[in-house]
Amino acid sequence: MPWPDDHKQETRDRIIEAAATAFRTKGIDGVSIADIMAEAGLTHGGFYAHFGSKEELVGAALKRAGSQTIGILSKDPRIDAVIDTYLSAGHVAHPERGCPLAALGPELTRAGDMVREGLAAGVARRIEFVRQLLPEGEQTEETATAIVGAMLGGLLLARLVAPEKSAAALEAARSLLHRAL
Amino acid sequence: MPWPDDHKQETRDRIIEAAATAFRTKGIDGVSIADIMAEAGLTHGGFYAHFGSKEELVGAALKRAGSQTIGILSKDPRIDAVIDTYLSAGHVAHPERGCPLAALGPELTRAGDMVREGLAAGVARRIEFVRQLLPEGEQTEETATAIVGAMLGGLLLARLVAPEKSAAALEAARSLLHRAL
DNA sequence: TGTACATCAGTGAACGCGCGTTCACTGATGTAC
DNA sequence: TGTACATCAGTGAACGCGCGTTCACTGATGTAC
Repeated sequence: MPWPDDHKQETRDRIIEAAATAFRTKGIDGVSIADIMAEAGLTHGGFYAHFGSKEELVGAALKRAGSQTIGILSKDPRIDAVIDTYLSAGHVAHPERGCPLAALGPELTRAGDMVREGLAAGVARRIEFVRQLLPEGEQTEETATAIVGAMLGGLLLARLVAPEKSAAALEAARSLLHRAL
Repeated sequence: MPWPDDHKQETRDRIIEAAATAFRTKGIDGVSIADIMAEAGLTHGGFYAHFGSKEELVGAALKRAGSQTIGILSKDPRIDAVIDTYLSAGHVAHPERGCPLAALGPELTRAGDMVREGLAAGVARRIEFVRQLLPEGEQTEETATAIVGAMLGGLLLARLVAPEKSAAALEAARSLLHRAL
C-alpha cells in the first residue's frame, strides 16, 4: 500500500478528537467541518474521505466523549469519588473535556436516528458503570439511573446559575447524592 | 395614533410566543427568524421593528417559557405534586411547552451576556419557587437548588435514554426526590 | 358626515456571509523491476 | 541500488442553499377639518 496501514486511521482519530472537543465547547451547530478539519491540521475537502456526513462525525465524537468521561471517572472508582469528580468546579469550567450529555444533551435529542441510537447506548453504559459502583445489594438499575440523572442535572444547573452561585449549586447536588446513598 | 395602542404590543407578544415554542422544539439554531415570523402570521422583514436581534428574541422567549413552566407547576403547588408534574411522561413528550432549561440548557450556556443574565434570573426564580414549597424549617436555598437540579437532570435523562426506558428513568428520579424530602 | 392626510406596522427584495457537500486534481508514499 | 509507476490521502475551488439583517416601499388605520 502507498501509505502506512494505520495512517488513515490515525487521521480519522485526530478528526474525531478535534470534533469531540469542539462540539462540547461550541455546540454542534456552532462548529463547522472546516473548523474541525483545521483543528486536526487538515483542509475541509478531505472530510468526506473519512465520514459520510457531519452527523456521522457527531455520532463518533459523542461515543468518544462518552468513553473519555467514563475514563476520567474511573480513576477513582468509588461511588462517592465519582460523584465528587463529576460535580466539581473543574467539570463546570471545562465542558470541552467533560460529560457530553451535559454539554450537548438537548441538541442530541433532536439529532438523527444514528446519533440517537449511539446516544442511548452511551447513556446505558454510563448507568451500568455507576450501578457497579453501588454497595452490594443495592446495585439496581433504578438507583444508578437516579444518580446519573441527579449528577447530570446538578452539573448543568451549576453552569446555568449566576457564576457566583455555581459552587453552591454543586455542593447542593453533592450533598443530596451523598445522603441518598 | 394610526393604530390601536396595544396593536404592536400584541404582535410582539405573538412573536415571543411562537419563538418560545419553536426554540424549545428545534433549538435556537434550528429555527430561523423567518420561521418564527411565519408562525406568528407575519413576514420576516418586520422582525426588526420589534427586536434588535435574534438574541434579544431568545432572551424574551426564554423568560416567557420560564414563566409558563412555573405557571404550569403552580397549578398544584405542593412539592410532591410539582416533582411528579415535572417528571411526567407528558413533559418528556412535549419540550415545546415545557422547561426551557431542559430543552435548551447547554445552548443557553453559550449565548451572549444578555441571555445569560436573564437565564440566571429565571433559574433563581425557579429555585425560589421550589424553596417556598418545602416543609417549614427546611426551606433552604441549598435544598431547593438540589431538588431543581435533580428534576432537571431526571427529565433530560428521560429524554436521552432509549424510549422504552424513559418511564423507568422518570420513576427513578421521582423516587430519589420523594425519598430526599 | 365625509374626505384628505400623517403615521407607522408590516412587506418583500436584496445584501453579504458561512455552511455542508462535491469533485477534479496534486503530490507523498511503498512497490515492482 | 535506483527509477518508473500505481495508489490514494489530502487539497482547494466551486456548488446551491439558508441564514440574519437592512431598507425602500405599501397600505391600513385614527385624526383633523
